[in-house]
Amino acid sequence: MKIATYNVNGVNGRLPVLLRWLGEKAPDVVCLQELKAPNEKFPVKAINDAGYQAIWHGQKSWNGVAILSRLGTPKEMRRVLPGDPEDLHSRYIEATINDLLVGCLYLPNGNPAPGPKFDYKLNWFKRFTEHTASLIASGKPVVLTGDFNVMPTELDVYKPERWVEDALFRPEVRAAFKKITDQGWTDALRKLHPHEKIYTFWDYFRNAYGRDAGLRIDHFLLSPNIEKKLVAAGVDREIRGWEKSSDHAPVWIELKD
DNA sequence: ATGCCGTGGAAACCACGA
Repeated sequence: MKIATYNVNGVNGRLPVLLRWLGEKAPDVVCLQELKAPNEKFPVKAINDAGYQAIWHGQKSWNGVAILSRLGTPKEMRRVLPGDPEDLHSRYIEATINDLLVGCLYLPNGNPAPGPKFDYKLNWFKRFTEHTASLIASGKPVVLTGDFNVMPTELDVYKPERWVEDALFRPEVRAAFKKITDQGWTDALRKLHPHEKIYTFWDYFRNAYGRDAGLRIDHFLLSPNIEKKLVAAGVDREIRGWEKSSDHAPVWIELKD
């Protein structure tokens, strides 16, 4: 089973690229972030025609997450992260596909830091950490994937010294990510490629992609009971070079059945 | 060090992203 995550940066503006990528790689399950579209403008017909069933939680202009599957319709478990009824951002959706629980997340960016946006990020992280603990306790097989907006280590940044004050790399944020992996979650890309430079995002400007000035911020976390099923993981980085690309590239893992 | 690019929505600029 191949599972992918892709921050599309606008699902309608990105539709030709998304459909071409789906056609070429045919992942079984896909988590999308930054739909930037309200629920009624999600391109469900085009996605169905491409062979995928979908659930989504949109929002006008910002955020928005979706889970696509060509193994049957995802069974929605929740569409908000618990812990704050006043948080109206569409940043989390969770479904079961066959026996696997898949959580799709778009963690807040948090800049500028310090400030209210950074506080929101840390608070979201705290709520997420409580939820991930409950998922471990449930004993279910779980994959959590999406745009975490965190570079976990210096290996994940093209120039770490430039990012130490940034909300994606500040010590508090790296510690928050580590707190989750310390619960027993496996960072799938790092597990299979412990020393490799791996990026999933390149800025649109300053020729960041051409210079390979990238960041690894899109991640897969595996619950302990499926860690041994991980057989491959990678980044479809060439998609970042396509015309009208997102600033993120798709990231994927393969689990044996 | 920097929103220099890109997206969406409203309005012909602005918010936001990482």
